[in-house]
Amino acid sequence: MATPNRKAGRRIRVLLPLPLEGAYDYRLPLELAAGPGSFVEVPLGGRVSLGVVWDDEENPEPIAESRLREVIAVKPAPAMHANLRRLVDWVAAYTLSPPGAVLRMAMSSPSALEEPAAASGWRRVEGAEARITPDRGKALEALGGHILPGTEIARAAGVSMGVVRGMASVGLIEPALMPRAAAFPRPIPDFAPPDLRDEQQIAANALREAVITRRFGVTLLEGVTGSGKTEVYLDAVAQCLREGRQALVLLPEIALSTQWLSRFERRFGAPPALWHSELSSRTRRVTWRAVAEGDAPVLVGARSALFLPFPDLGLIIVDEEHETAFKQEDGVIYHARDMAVVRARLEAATCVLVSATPSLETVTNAQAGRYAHVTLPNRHHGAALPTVEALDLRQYPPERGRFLAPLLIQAITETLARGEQAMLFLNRRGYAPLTLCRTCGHRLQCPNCTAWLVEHRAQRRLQCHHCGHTEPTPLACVECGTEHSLVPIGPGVERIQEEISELFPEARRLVMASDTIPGPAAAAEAARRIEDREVDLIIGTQIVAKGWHFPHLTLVGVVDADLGLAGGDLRAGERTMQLLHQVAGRAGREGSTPGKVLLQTFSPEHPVMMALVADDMPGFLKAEAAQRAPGHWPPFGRLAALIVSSEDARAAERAARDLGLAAPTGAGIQVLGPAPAPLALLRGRHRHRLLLKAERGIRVQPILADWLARAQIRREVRVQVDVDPVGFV
DNA sequence: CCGGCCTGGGCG
DNA sequence: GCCCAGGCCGGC
Repeated sequence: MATPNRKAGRRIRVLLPLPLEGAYDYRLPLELAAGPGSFVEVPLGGRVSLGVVWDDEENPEPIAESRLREVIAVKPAPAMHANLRRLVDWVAAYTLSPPGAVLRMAMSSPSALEEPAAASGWRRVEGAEARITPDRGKALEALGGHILPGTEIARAAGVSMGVVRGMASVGLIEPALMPRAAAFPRPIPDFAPPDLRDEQQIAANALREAVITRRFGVTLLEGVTGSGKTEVYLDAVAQCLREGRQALVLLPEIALSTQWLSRFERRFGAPPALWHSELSSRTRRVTWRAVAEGDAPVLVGARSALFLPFPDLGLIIVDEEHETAFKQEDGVIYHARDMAVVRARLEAATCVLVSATPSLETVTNAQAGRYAHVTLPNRHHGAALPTVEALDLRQYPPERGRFLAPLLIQAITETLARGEQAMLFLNRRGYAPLTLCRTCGHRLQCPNCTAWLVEHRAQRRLQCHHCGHTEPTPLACVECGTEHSLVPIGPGVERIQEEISELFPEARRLVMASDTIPGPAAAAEAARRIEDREVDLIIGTQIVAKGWHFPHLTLVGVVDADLGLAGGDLRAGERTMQLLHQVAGRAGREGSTPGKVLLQTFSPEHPVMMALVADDMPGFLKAEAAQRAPGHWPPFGRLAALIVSSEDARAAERAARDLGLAAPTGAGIQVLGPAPAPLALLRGRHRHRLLLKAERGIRVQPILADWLARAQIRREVRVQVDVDPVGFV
């Protein structure tokens, strides 16, 4: 029905935040001004969608002129920079995700695109002629020469809103827009810089130099636990602020980082902007906008912060770079550490990867000279690194039905007697990881997953830690009906807490697990209680391994150091090493008393235990590298996993088999599988895995794209592509 | 015979 | 992501 003369305007490409193959063509009417990066509203089917004007590349299959629809509006928001558009394209190509799915991560706050409403207030009209009652006089005095909201005037003058409204109607005051307050105060680079030790100063200078160049570069900042890495990289943040550029700090668990945040505020006199999934929609909107307008000089966030619209990003810090929390496991599957390096390159920014236990990937890059490498080999305040001992459970077993060996109990007794704190680490929530029937041998399993149900005794429930299924703990066996026959097998932190309460009834205990420390407030309170010595014994899961600083903690007991080594995961040893090293690093952080770490293990001769005891991480990584290199395992080759899943077991199996038959062949590549995934059933979906292994230098993306195109996959079957998988889940 | 739900394709 | 068309089952 459209008349031909209305069809004026040029053709543009718009990327929509939807899992579509590419950008769509639209016509930009003459009366609208938009260029690459502009946020626009466009019609899509019967709806209106928000999108971003993408770059003027040739559309491989241009759409007929007659099918073009018109851009409805251009949003009054800062355009998405070319750097961020290139990041979206890059991540999409690398992860084999639709670019629109990646764009969605960069548009996580669509409401931020509206023109921020300037708050309105009232201003005095000079020389207005109207009767000034006593109330009106008070109100005018309160207002003075300012612009204030009506409610504020009434409150300050102690009069009713009726008085204010009356003044407006007689022309004593007039509406005015208030200047928009800066959402985030500027951190001050020289607010309270700490005295850096010599080795810290040398490291800080290296990072400063890197920031000043305003060129892309990656530095590995490696320092033992308690060496003051944070102070060093905050110095780089300060330099970035002096340069007038923005800084981004990625933390693996932002909800547990209250100690970090207060440290930042003490150092810079202002808090950083925050970005994580639990932000309210309002805070999200304000933060997104402030980042886009350059009003958030420093932002601290979870991995999703990588896709925020920084106009001039000068520095990206990835703290605890070895953490697997940086790997996004659903939707667009990406590793935030690796994408941080990519973004830094696109922004001509410095990237700093920070860890006491860097990943073999990063160490290899540093050794090859691709990354600069600065180290902090010593602890603060002359504190010594803790001594680590393996406690051989075959030789010194716990009492029957107990989990703590007498030597560990003795060490706790001595620590408490000295008035110091002790920590027990067990990376397992709940009371017992397995419940079985003594009579018939039945094991209580999750109906949706290949996993045992974990008893949570405090709630009297069984829980699946993979899908969230929970049910009341049954009194009788669900299989044979025998009562009082179900027995807990193995310990979780709750059970260790119970054992501790029997052994040390006087000791004040605190259990730290994701279910007892649900958020930042709880984390802050737990940290305060420990720092203020309201707690003698901490029993915790991996959340105690994070960067806490507990000055009075001198003993760490690892209840089951072998946990995590089982299974065929390529990185099981490396990850266990990193986790246990981090936990061990909580001990003896204050100069006066050296820390002690006891590892309960059945295999003290395992390379992980040997390396921890000898404090020989370089040796361990060297041995790992020697094992992985010949078979071209990462980082000496590439992996990509295909996870085939379906609610229908046979459909999943058939699709996996078909993919196996269509597997690519060629020099330097190898396909392993299909095989049932380690979690063969997860959230009700049956899963199979295939693994593509390629020698270094072979690009896996074209191989994967070709492979998937050749295999016919029905929609009920989902195939997830995971380039550079980190866990064999 | 109609209407429900499910599935898969298209949306520019 | 969501809408809609088209196919198969249930209801009186």
